[in-house]
Amino acid sequence: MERYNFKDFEQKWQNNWNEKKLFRAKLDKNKKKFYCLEMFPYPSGNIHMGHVRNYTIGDVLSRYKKLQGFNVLHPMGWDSFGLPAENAAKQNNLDPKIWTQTNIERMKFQLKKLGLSIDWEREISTCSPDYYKYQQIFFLELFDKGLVYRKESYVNWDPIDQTVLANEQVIEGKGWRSGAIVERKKLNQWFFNITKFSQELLDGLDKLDQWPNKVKTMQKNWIGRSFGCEINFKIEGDLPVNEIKCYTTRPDTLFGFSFLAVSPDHPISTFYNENKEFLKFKDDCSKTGTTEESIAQAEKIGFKTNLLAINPLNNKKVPVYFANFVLMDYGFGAIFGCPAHDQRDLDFANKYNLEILPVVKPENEDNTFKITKLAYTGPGLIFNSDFLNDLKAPNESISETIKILENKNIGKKKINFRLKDWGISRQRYWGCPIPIAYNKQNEALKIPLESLPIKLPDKINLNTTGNPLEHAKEWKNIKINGEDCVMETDTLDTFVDSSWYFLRFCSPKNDKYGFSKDEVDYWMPVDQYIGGVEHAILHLLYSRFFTRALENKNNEFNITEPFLGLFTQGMVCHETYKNEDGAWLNPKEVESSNGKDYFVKGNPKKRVKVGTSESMSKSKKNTIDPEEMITNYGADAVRLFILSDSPPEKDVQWSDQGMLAAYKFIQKFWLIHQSIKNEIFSTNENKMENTVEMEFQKFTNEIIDKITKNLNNFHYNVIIANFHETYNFLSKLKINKIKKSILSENYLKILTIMSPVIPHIASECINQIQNKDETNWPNIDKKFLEKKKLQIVVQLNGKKRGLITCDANTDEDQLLTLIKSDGQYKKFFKDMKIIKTIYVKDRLVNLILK
RNA sequence: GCCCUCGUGGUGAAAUUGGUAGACACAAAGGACUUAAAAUCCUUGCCGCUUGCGGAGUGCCAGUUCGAGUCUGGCCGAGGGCACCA
Repeated sequence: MERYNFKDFEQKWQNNWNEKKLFRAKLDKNKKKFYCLEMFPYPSGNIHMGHVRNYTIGDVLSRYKKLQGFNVLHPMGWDSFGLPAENAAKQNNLDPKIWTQTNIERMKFQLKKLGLSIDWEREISTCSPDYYKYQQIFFLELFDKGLVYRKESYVNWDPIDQTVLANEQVIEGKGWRSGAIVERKKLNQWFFNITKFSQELLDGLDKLDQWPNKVKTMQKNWIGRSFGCEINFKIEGDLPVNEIKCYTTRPDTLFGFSFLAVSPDHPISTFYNENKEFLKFKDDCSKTGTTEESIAQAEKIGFKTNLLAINPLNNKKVPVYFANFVLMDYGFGAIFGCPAHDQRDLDFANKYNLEILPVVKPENEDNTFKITKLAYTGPGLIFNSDFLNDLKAPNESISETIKILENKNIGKKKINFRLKDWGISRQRYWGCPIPIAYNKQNEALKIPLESLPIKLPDKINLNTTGNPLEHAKEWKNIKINGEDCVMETDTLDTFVDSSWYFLRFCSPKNDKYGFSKDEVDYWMPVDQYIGGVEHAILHLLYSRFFTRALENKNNEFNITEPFLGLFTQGMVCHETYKNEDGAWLNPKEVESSNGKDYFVKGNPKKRVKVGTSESMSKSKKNTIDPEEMITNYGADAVRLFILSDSPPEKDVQWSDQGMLAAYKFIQKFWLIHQSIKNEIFSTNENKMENTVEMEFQKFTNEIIDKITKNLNNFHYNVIIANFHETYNFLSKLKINKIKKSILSENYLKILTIMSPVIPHIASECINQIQNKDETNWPNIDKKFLEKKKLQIVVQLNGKKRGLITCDANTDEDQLLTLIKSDGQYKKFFKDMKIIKTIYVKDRLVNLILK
């Protein structure tokens, strides 16, 4: 028998789908649509196993929905702006455009080999002016809506390279390339006013019932809504400062107020610009470590002013400090210190010998309750607080105190968000130019629509200090309404590019606007979005914001949530290997004879240390090249393996044995297909056996039922198990005892339900049996799901004692008689009485004996 | 520190509503076929009594229930997110 030649067949079917334009999506209002989208890749050079997993999951879903009769939109594009292209171009003296284009072609070739059901006619690339033109239009729309603004903000500045660094380019406080200590520098930058939508973005989460809870809580925490109160404290002292505003979530602890602390960047710090001691203090503040954790655990330090803050409730005067732990960009950059009930305030008070007055006591404590090292943040009763005494903290006391403060005009209720506005300026060449120019008065002017797109200049020298666009003199000079202006040289954060690409896929060729109303109305929202959990916060939140920002004040567009369903897949992992010198080794460079001891390939004396299994990464060299796997085993086998073993939301472990097993499955299946095909087309007449026919039809309908359910729930690993069950069943089936029409009809159903996962071999097998192209997802014939004979569990006192075979719908009494007459239970009934019977229909009987 | 998720054989895992724990696969061991190897097929979770049967068993401790991997409370462990957010 001939082996399955996957190379020929996979090529044959990919050509066939391509020629028939099978995956071209066309707007058809009479058909129900399904928009399946996977996160588009960054064109880094080659696809990796993470892409294979992501796009296989999406492809299985798309093909399944298509078979179910949906009008499926399944597009692909390229997130092609960004730093790696600029760096690679710098290193190799290339044009980023050429580098990117070469990578795209290479990766497109690789993706096509996987046999994905993608409508390639809708391909988009964010670095193309055909794409970013509309992004510039959107930017100006948002500008008009007041959702874009400019303000001074800090950046990471590399003093040697004279360039702005992204956070991930700062390694242990130093520039990744120069190694220089990174400075904070203030620059004028553009922002999207995402905080305007804080509440909406939070509320919207509740409606996203097809999103993982994990992602929703992450977004919730990121938005970080808190309920509290702003309080205006009167100030006395040697400066022209009359009051300082603070934000607090615990106004009920106001009687425990013992200091007021402001951020070193607080506006009142301008009075200390000449004060050497203050400047030294500010310097000390910035010296604490760079990791988030070390910042959080840094020692609390303060700088005492000569100001006094007055407690509005009892007119007590307390000192005012600058403190390193107060953040300028949350609340008002000033806090009221209540050491007894806040750990940070307590640490600070202990260090500077400030009063610690407890005002909340746990229910079981009396008025002698004291605080020393550990702040009390739990519930209890208010005390030491005059007219607030005996209120229940926190629920009753907070709302009651806010009422009193509001009545006295001292403070008012306020809701705060942790979310900050989105800084979108990047001082880089390889990004979307911001369509703004500045006149002589340095006013920001919009570039007129007819001048869009503002294209990136070609053939630019990248080996400059700072942003290469700064040096593009010709490009920078522009006339707006006859006025000489200078272009904005910042480009947009690449997260902006990916915040609306799902809209562009609906109308990729529209040259009037970013999308057309008709098409967006039909295709949006995305029914299923699939991608890595690493985008759980930023990309998804930005996309949700951008969609809302477009919807804002726009009657033509009324979508607020772009992604109806979200699925976050796990990573692809592999063991890591190191040689004796501690250098990483690729799996290809490693060998083992027994699966325990590893050594360098071809050199059994050089031992290899096996490390933990980690997400595949170039730096650890634990990568497997998808293209090579497709060449060796075929796309179907790779698709089969990447879905097997682990549920798609969890990390999956790459294993060579697993890959091989998937390959063997394809080969085994081909053999059994040959015998079934031969039987179907044979002319010899055999004796039919009704029971075999029944058994086959029962199995077919059961497996359709199982696979359909598993597809709907993303239990793709179980589907692979179902395939093995199917193979095991077919290999034992007496196919020559089945009527040919029943055999081919049911076998075709089986091939159809397998086709989303292994489309090439399934198409070939289907094609060998029937000669038409259209196949639909098979319906289940319910009569084959009904069981005639049942095995019912017999439990005695809740413990399984055996199984009993009976007809369906046997009633309790009949069952009891059957059990009593069965010899194997006799010993249990000895000297016992049945005092209770629990009967779960068609499933189990539990007899309680005494 | 706060928030979230998850703990099932040697391994990856499966198990509608609480109702036969371990489907399916990988690995290992034993066996069949073979002159031999490869390939293929069969058997095997643990403990006890050599069969048949009995017992324990889903991180640990308790609870609810006729019945708990599944529900509740507490503890332990692993992973992830946020991080001085007042």
